[in-house]
Amino acid sequence: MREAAGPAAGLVRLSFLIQTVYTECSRDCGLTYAQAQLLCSLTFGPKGMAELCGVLGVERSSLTGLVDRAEQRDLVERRPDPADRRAVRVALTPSGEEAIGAFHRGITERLDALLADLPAAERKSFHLTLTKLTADAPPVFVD
Amino acid sequence: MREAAGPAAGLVRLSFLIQTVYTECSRDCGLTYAQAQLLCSLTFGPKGMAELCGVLGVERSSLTGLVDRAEQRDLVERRPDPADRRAVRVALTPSGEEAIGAFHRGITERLDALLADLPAAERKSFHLTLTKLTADAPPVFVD
DNA sequence: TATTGTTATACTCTATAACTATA
DNA sequence: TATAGTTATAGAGTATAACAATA
Repeated sequence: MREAAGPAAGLVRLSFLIQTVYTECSRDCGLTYAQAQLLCSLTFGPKGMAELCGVLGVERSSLTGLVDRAEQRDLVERRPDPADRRAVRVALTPSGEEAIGAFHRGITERLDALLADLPAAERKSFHLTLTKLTADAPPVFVD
Repeated sequence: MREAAGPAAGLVRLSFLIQTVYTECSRDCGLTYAQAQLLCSLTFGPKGMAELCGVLGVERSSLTGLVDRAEQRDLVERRPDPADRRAVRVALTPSGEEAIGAFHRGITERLDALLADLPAAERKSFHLTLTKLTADAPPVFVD
């Protein structure tokens, strides 16, 4: 227990801050947190269930339910995989693209605002470090 | 859609990275994510339910269940508030202190390791920016 | 045999609304 | 009346284990 928070505590607290913004932006767009993640992962094209499990870090059975509910809300659709009759391709519907577009714009705006108070040089070096640290992270969010 | 991720995307991806580490460390200590948050919030002493709601960002009814389950696992206990017969004080049990201590050590170690690859100067300035950005964040994690 | 995905089941977490008890 | 907390209910998210269909 020190006066100032250490680097690890800073990371955790920043993370909670981002999660809060993420959750709020999701709700503003009529999405749950998990749905926003799912839709983000599909921004660049359809993916198979197994691949999505890896990106999102959930079990297959969990993903089945997640995709079920997103499909009921017309956010995504399951398509057959022409190359493998066992597999399905999960794709954004037009509604889903619209929702995730609005979400992406909203959260980008709010997070940019969070950084706006920093001096330009500090913001730049912070961004540089962020890029290094997240080099290997799954592409759950890209712009 | 650019070649490199912008600052907002960097923040989101870092956040997912931290959340993953947080969740894994929780499980290693026999805690759920929400339980680890709850116990962290009690590190510096007992708190009332209403105060905890503010820190954790959940509704009272949600907190009732969260505390119920943590109490069943002997992680926390409800104590009467001598100053207000309506209120309860939620406090860590010895088990809870032990669990959150182990969690705290584990996650600090893993996050410090994440930063260990950075040059010392960069690590220091990154930490400085983190501190600025999280100045107003609720004290869900401190060291 | 291995992989893809689903089903069955159980538990955690969350919110809204209605409620009790005390201030 | 307002505040502290609980109960009832419903839905989302998650995991484990067992399963079906295809590779």
